[in-house]
Amino acid sequence: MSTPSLHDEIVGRIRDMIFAGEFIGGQRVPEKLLCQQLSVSRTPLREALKVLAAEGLLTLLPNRGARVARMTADDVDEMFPVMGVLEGLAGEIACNLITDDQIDEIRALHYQMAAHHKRKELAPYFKLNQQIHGKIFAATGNGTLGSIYDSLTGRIRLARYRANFSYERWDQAMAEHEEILEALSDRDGPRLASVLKRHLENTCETVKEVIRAMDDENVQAKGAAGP
Amino acid sequence: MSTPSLHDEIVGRIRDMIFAGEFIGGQRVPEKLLCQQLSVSRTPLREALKVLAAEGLLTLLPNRGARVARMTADDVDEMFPVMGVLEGLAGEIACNLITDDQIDEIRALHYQMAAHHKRKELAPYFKLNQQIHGKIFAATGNGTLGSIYDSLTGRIRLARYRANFSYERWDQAMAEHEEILEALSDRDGPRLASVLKRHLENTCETVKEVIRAMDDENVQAKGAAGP
DNA sequence: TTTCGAAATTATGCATGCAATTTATCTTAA
DNA sequence: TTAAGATAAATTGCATGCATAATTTCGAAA
Repeated sequence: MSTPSLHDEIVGRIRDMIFAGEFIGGQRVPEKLLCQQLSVSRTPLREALKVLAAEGLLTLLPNRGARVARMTADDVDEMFPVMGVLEGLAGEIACNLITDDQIDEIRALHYQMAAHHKRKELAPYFKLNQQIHGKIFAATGNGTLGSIYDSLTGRIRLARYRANFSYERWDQAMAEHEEILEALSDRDGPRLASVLKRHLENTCETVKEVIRAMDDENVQAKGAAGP
Repeated sequence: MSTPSLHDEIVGRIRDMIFAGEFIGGQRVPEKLLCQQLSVSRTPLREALKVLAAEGLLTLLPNRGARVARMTADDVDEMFPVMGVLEGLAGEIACNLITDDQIDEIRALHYQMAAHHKRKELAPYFKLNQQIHGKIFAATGNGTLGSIYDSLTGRIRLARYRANFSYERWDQAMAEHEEILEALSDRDGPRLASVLKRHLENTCETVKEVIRAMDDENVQAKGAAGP
């Protein structure tokens, strides 16, 4: 059963490329180039682009190609309260349902992450961070909740990898993660929801700083080109 | 400015067809038929199908065509808490931001809806119901919140139009809407969140009943064909 | 040298065609 | 008559081609 269906695979590969920061900066992504890189024809590629646009990762301008979606600080401000209630919900459900084994798994990831934090290794830190949040959502057993959260996280991630990034915020985030693990171990739903929200606020502020930094760069690069 | 881009239009039209209950029952939807009905070629149509599948309205089986997504009672159970926190959030934000004019608009829709309820006119009732909830989300000024909610509502709506539907639940829903309007007029965020949640619970129960009824029908129709 | 405009190039949107898989039909045997 | 297999029809997936819109390049004038 199942031929893996080419366009689905393409969706995944392009998504990974976007997350890896391949074509950031809102620049145009020519179909032909992608076709060559992925060794596929334009038809399945274009289908994949449509899907990624529906996911909010790409912006499709009619007759003018695809660009990586441009996140603004306002977008983040919109996403923040939504992610807040989703994380709060996930935290509460997870505290009710999570097994000891699952907590142990998260604890293991947490200590790995702490090690990377200590060594200031940003990329693996982010990866583990994301895995931990993913495990919390997985523990809810609610796939709908998880996939909505993933979609929002994906859009946020567009900005995240561009560092320019204050170390004190990072330390704060790490401290919050300690508290997340505690609340989870104690299965203290309200406390988990509260610290997740605080943590998210920190994350969003960081992302907004990154966005502003990127915008400043762009303005500098382009000059003040009037209409 | 802008050619409206054919595939986008197709997405909209197919979405409307799905909501209108055109090809329900999980039956296969041949591309050729849709091409003829919409007078378009297969390429933009297939792009539209991919998008609708990403939205969760269609299920695409490789080499086996598209079907309207099949909602299960479990799916609704997953969606319920998510929609709950989203509505709660929307209610709180709306109470802080909504203008008197916006409340008046909702009040007008509400009375129209009440009239249709009295006359037991289901379809226009649903339409106004949906508009009211939409206005509440619009009042938040948070487009992200609104579109996530819309997407979930759209999936729920797949089941909704199949009536088989208890009148007492309907009366209850109408009573809840009275309270929604009151809480909104008083700008009482917590109360609004609470009644919205109760209302949603009612809605979801109704939907689940409909789903079960549909499943029973299908079982009857197909017979108990064991493997 | 700079700026405006037109031709040439390139990219996108859509239609069509072909191979592969699936579904329906027909044949044949129990 | 039913069941299983083989063949035919239809449908899906992908590649390619053509028309249209956008971008770049080139040239001319200020």
